[in-house]
Amino acid sequence: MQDDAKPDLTTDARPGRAVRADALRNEDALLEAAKIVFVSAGVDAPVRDIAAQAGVGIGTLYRRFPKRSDLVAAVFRREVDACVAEAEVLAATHPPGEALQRWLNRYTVFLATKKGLAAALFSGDPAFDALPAYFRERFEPCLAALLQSAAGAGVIRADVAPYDLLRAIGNLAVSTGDDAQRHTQDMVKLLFDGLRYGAVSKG
Amino acid sequence: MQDDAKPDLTTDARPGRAVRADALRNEDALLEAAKIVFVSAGVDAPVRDIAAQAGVGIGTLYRRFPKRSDLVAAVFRREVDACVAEAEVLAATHPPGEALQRWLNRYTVFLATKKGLAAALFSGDPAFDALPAYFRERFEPCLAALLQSAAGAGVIRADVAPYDLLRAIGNLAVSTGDDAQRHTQDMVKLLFDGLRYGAVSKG
DNA sequence: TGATATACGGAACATTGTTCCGTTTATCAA
DNA sequence: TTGATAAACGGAACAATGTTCCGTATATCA
Repeated sequence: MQDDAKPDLTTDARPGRAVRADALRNEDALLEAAKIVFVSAGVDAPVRDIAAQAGVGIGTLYRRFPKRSDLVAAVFRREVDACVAEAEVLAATHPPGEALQRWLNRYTVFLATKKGLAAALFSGDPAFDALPAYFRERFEPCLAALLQSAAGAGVIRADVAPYDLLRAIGNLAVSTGDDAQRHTQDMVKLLFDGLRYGAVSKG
Repeated sequence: MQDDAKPDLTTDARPGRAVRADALRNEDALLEAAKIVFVSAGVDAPVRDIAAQAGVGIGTLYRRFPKRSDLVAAVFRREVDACVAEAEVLAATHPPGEALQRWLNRYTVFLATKKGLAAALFSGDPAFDALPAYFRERFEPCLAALLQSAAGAGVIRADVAPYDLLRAIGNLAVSTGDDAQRHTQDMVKLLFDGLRYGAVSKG
C-alpha cells in the first residue's frame, strides 16, 4: 500500500497538485452542517438548507456529494469515528468502570441521533452497503478495549461479547414514545449493572 | 352505531345524495394502479405516474388521497384483505393440509411485495399507526382457522400459535440477496414440515 | 508575483408535489 | 325523459426541491 491515502475526497485535483485548503474547509463545514440539519429536519431535508447552513453554494455541495446518500454515509462514518474517539478520551481520563459506563451513555446518544437514518439504511441504496460493516469494525474493538480494561480492574465480569452488547443496546434504543430516551438509558444502566453483578473481585 | 358505514371514502357528497359511481370506479382504479406502480417504482414513485396508470387526473388522486401515506395505507389494507380472502377460497377448494401450505406460500408473496413498505411503516407517520394492528387482526384469525382445520384433520400438530407463525415467516421474509425468494420459500417449507412432524394421527 | 489549475457560487433548468377552478357528468325530482 | 344541480373530474398553474453548468474567484506553485 502506497501512502497516497488522502482523505477520500472528491476533487478535481490531479496527483501533482495539493488539494486546496478551502476545499478541505468546505468539506468539513458541509459534514457539520449536514449533521445538524439531519437532526432537525431529517435526512430528506432540502440540500439547499444544508449548503446554506454550511455557508457554501449548492454547486460546492454537489461537487463533493453528488448523491444525497454520499452525504448521509459520510456523516454516519464521521459520527461513528467521533464516538470511537471519545472512548479513547474517556479511557485516558477515567477509571475503567466509569469510562465504560460513560461511553455506553455516549453510545446511546449516538444511536438516538441515528433513528432517522434507520429507514435510509434499509432503503437498499448500495451507498449504504458498507456501513454496517464499518459500524462493527469500528465499534467492536473500541468496546472490547473498554470491557477488557474494566474486567481487568475487576469491576465487571469478563464473559460478555462486545458485539452482543452493541446489538443489545442497539435494540434497546429503538424504543419509541415520549420517554424513549429515559427508558433506553434506564435499560442500558440495568445492563451495565448486570455486567457488574458477576465481577471477579470487588462485589 | 348507525349503519351509515359506507366505504371510508373521501367525498364531497352530503348524506342526502349517493356517492357517484365514477368516484367508486376511480377509487378502485387508483388503488390498483398504486399497487402496480409501488412494486415497479417504489412507494416514492411520482403521483403523476399513479394517476396516469389509473387513467385519471392528478386532481382526482389528491381528492381521494390528500397525502401519499393515505394511498400507501389503503393499498396495504387492500392487499391484506386480498390475501385473507384467498385463504377462504383455498380452504373451500383444497384439503386442509394443502390449503394451509398453499396459503403460506401466498403469504410469503404478500410479504415479498411489502419490503418497499417496511421503511415507510417505520417512518413514524401517524397514518401508519393503525396498520400493524390491522395486520394482526386480519391475519391471525385467518391463519388460526387454517391451522385448526389442518390439525383437526390430523395433518399437522396443534401446539403452534398462529401469531408466532406469522411473525416467524415475516422474519424469514426479510432476508435479502439474489436468492432471497427461494431462500424464504425453502425455509417456510421447512417450517411447514416441522408442523407436520408432530401431527397427531397420520405420520 | 504572475500563470494556471482548482474550486466556488448560484442562475437556470428539470422534476415532482400541491392547489384551484372551469368543465363535465352522474344523480334525482318532476 | 329531461332539466337542474350537486358532485366529481382534469389538468393548468404554482411551489418546492433536485441537478447541471459555466463564468468568476482564488489557492497553489514556479
